[in-house]
Amino acid sequence: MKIGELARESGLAPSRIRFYEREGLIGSIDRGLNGYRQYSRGTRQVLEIIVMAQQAGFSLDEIRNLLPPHGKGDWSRDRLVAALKAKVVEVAALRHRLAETQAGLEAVIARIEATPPGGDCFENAEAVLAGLKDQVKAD
Amino acid sequence: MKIGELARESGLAPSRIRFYEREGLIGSIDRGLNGYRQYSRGTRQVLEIIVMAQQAGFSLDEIRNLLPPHGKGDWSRDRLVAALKAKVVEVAALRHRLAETQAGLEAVIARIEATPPGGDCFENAEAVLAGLKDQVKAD
DNA sequence: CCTAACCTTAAAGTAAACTTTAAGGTCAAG
DNA sequence: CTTGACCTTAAAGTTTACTTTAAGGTTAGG
Repeated sequence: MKIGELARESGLAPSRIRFYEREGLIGSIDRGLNGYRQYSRGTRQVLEIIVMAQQAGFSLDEIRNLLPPHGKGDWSRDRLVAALKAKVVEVAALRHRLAETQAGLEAVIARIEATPPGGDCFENAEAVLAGLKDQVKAD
Repeated sequence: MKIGELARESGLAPSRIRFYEREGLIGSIDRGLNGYRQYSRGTRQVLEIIVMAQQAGFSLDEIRNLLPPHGKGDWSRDRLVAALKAKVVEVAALRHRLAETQAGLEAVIARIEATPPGGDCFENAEAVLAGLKDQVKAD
């Protein structure tokens, strides 16, 4: 499979795949006699892992350290699990913050909508600020 | 309050505060006769809002649009409420996605931990992929 | 009065994660 | 045997969100 096909299948631009290779996220692969890269099906799975991990908030640097050394499949289960668990904690914290953000926004909306239509802008501003401030404190 | 004091209180570098001003996230403020910026207490609150929104995953561009036009107090109640409501929808969507990310990560962890310690690396890889794939579909 | 710690600006630098460009080699079809 | 769609490389460009630098003005303390 050449890079164009892998790109179509994975949905990543060829430049991005070459970039990941330069960055050491995927191993240097076989080349045809013409110098073209020849990928195995496994590479597509590695790309999927990379994209997933990114969506979960891992940087390429983190992913590089998570992925097994290209030499051989020593995926060090414990390190992988530990990293994943740490990420769950991060995601949970972010979710908690977002819940507060949403509650704060909704409180602010309720407050604005409760003020009489003729209310002055400055008062609205104060209300917004107060609401957002509460939210910040809850953080 | 000069920029250094605001920086200490908000925990942001002065350069960052000036940067936000250049970028239109905080309005151009009063200057002393010497040209020094003079901040009011409200600015600190705005900075807190910005940091909070960033932590919630908003880009500076999004934050700029969420924040009121600092030109003058014509934050037209209706437009403000509409913007806030739109933001609530966005936050809710983001929360939903994060919940799925977390569930996906936890599923992957469970799967890895369920495999026998002597399990072969390729099987682990497969399990990881299966878990991550489920996550993608749920996304 | 001098020094250190402030403040000002514009412009350049940084890091991450890519993409685009330039210049060229390869290959299947007509 | 040429055209167009591929592939190759190195290097430069892009975006976001800042920080750092350079060159200088201001102010409080001893």
